[in-house]
Amino acid sequence: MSSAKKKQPAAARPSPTMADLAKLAGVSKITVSRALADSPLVSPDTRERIQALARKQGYKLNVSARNLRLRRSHTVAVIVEMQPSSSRTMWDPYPLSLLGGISQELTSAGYSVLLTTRQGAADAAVQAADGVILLGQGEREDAVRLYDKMGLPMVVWGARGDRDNHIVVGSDNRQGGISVAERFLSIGRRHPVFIGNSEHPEMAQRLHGFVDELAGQGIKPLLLQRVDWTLDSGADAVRSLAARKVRFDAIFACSDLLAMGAIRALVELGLSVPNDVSVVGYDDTPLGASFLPPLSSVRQNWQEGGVLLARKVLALIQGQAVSSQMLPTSLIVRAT
Amino acid sequence: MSSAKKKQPAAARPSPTMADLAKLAGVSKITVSRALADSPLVSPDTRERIQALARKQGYKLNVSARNLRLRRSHTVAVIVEMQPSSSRTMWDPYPLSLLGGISQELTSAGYSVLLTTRQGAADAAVQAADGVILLGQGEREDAVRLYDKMGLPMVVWGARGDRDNHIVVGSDNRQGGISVAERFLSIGRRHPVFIGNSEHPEMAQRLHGFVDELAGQGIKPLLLQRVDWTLDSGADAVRSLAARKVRFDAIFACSDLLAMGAIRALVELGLSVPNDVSVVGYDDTPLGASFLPPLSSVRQNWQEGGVLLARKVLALIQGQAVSSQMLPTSLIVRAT
DNA sequence: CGATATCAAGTTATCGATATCATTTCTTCA
DNA sequence: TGAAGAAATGATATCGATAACTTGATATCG
Repeated sequence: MSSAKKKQPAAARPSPTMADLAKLAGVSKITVSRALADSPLVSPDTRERIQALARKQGYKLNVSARNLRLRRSHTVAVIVEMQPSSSRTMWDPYPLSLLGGISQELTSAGYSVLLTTRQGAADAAVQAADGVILLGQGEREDAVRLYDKMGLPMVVWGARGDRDNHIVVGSDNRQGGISVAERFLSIGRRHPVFIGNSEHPEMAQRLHGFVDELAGQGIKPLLLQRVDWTLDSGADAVRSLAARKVRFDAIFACSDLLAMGAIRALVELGLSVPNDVSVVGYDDTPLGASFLPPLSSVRQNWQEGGVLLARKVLALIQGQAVSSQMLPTSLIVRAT
Repeated sequence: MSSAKKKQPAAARPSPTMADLAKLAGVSKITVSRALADSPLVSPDTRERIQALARKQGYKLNVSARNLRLRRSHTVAVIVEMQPSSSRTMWDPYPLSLLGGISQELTSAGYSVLLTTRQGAADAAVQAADGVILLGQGEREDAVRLYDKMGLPMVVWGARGDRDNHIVVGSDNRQGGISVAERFLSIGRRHPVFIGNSEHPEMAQRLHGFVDELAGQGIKPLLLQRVDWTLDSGADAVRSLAARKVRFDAIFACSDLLAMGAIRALVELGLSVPNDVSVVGYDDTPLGASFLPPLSSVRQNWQEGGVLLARKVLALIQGQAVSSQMLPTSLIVRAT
């Protein structure tokens, strides 16, 4: 092997390897490895010398090589489920807040975040991860199972189904519903309405909490099914109430948009908020807060949820026992 | 769950390697490799046989090993710049739309997305990527340079600075400003106001387009500096105008929130929108669209922007020549 | 003073996949 | 019939980092 390498003089220097550093420093590869890992097995002397050399030479660790040797990737896959055609999910601010928390926690633990939005596509890449975080609408059990059988440590965001055998982190939707019911009762409302989609697991739990709490006072709320969570949908809901000449004095809407739409319709109908009708939304979005009148809403702390998701996967990866957890919500009372 | 791990029986079967498959099939490793890669170098016979075997055995490619051998990671790092303390960026819907487009395009090209939100932290991981996409507020030149000198193919989202020597994809902010000016001129407005932050590169370009177009008709708009892009900030801006008894008949606000705030203040002041004052926002958010009155706004197609970002990095990675590109915007005229 | 720790560093093997260069078998045509 | 060529498969080396074991030198102790 004479000059098989080095086709040209200084042709492209693609960053040195540990072997290169070793040659330069007159030591063996393993010593370089140890020095860069701050191992106590090398003298402080050489450690410092080699680290300086590495800096000067612009050494970059080859992650693939390390991952191969250590049989782990130091990577967590985050899968954002999306409805195929509608990009609705992507517009919601909350997955992004979750992502923020996740990313923050994982990177500070030395892990990287592998983002996947498409269902089956990146399978190979996902399998290379040490763990999985699944962010979805909580609607697709099949998706959960699909990733489940990859056998990786996995944590799911959403509502906790009773028979689920995987770890779930989510907002305590039931408690959210309860707190709204308590509020309505405390201000003497007797004819509450619920606007939302009871097919949706998270919303269903809000509904259950709401209904159960009210049942304690012998009150049974009216349920208005709404599939869309838009402003218009909320307005329509209220108009339909008026058309049916239903008596109501409080509205619990499952999203701030629904709530704002409801308020708009109420105003159109000449009703006063909150004098005639109390309205509470969900998510405590910045927009709801600066709506006129400022919207009361149930707040979930997504950033924190993301952090928690990340911590749980990391714990799972380290083989620790982990349990599902619901994050508390808080009712922010504003003008409505 | 009794034996959580099953250490005993078949001593953990962590998915077979190519060598395992080779032994089972009675061929050599390389033949397995070729068969799984659909190489024409193996007979259709054995190819089919080996692929079936792989499926049955649940074979999973070891990405690290392949990356090591091929000296590439098939990964693109997406860096979302965030202001340290404020999580404002993360609340904006637009980076997520970009992410959606990016993710979609990259995964369908067989690449994975490595998400990073923190500045220097994940350096090692980022360096392992084949390319970088930088999503920022466009405010931090230093950050760009930092990643620039990693020497990776890089594409930046934002406004194109003239002296920039890196590839930029962004919305054509200048054209956005021009289209608003044209609109105002066409409906006979003579005293326009601009609300936004001229320190911000993207907004500055909107301003320039706006100003230049108006200058053609000898009109010079009033500039209202606003650092925050909130609803309140927009309202304050209009109130300050009124306090100074300035004459104005049109407002170009650099975000929908600013615009909505402005409209609210106008209504408070007893002014009619759009009779007394025309208002145009920016971003065409769903909220602006269902605002009362529905907001006119400049729309940018972020999904597409993400796709374009992804395509450009991929092209760079493949060594092709690539140029910066601005995406057209469109003025959506609604009630205001 | 000989035996055993202690310390710093080196050797070798390995993670799993693939490029390069053989090797074997079978065609095909002069 | 034999040589050249194609087709299918294999042997080996390699990517870069690190674990497990070894070596040599110095220090410590009964």
